[in-house]
Amino acid sequence: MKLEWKDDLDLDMIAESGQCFRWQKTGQEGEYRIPFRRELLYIRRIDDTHFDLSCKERQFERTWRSYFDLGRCYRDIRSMVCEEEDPVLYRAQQLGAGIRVLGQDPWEMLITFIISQRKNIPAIRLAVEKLARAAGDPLEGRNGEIVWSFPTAEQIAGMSEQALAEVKLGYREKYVRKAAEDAAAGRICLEEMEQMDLESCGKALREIYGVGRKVADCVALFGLHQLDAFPRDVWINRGLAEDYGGEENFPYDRYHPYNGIMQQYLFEYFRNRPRETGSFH
DNA sequence: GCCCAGGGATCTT
DNA sequence: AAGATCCATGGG
Repeated sequence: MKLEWKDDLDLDMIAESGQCFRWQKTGQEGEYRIPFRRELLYIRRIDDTHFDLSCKERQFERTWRSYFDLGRCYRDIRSMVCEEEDPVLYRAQQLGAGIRVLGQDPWEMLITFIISQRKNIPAIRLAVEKLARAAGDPLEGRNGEIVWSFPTAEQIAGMSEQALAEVKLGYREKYVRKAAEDAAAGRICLEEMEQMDLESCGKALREIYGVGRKVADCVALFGLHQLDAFPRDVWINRGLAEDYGGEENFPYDRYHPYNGIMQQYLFEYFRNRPRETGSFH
């Protein structure tokens, strides 16, 4: 189907934004292949105001409209930032215009961000892909290509010790194993967390073994669509220290309830700007 | 609150 | 080739 869309939606920026790790470029101009639950979408921009999607209208309405958070105007949210008041974020949102916070699967986000600790983005991609191949189901894409679905809690819990060890998750393996067992047994219920406010679901998430403040905020933001969650990773902490004199000085109240969207602009900005190498003083 | 191990891939030198 | 770092956390 053809989608007319005039608000922010830059596929390359989203793919690089560190919220999704399984988008793949297909080789066709600007096109991405996106696995979500048991579906696959091929999407590319046609022109300034149009996109081509491999799904039918009905499937778009049922699944992909919310996946891309198309019920919200990101230009309006960006316009909350005042150039004089907050020049750093103002610049960040200018450069990051096109980013959206996706509505991804909570379980996939939980496991992905448990895996993400002390890894860089290419390494996270590799580990998630290995896990999907080891325990997911094959989905048939275009031209008969196979993409592996993200494994369910039951599928991960059912993996042999050897099979899980081959994914080479290191010390995170025990976290992933326990989360899968607890979710399969109903001791972790992400569906319940979808009904909670940020404080409650943040607390519930941090009770999961291997989930601290950072991972909880990522799952809340990217998996439970809590747009006020503000994950602090090394890039954000470094940037807030340099430009705001510390993370405590960021004007969170000013951007409530969209601090998580602002975090995405800052993450992109801090991560892509040139770094001091320390090789000369 | 502070400190450090834990594993492997990637980035830097 | 080797060392540092990586979207952190749990436990001491």
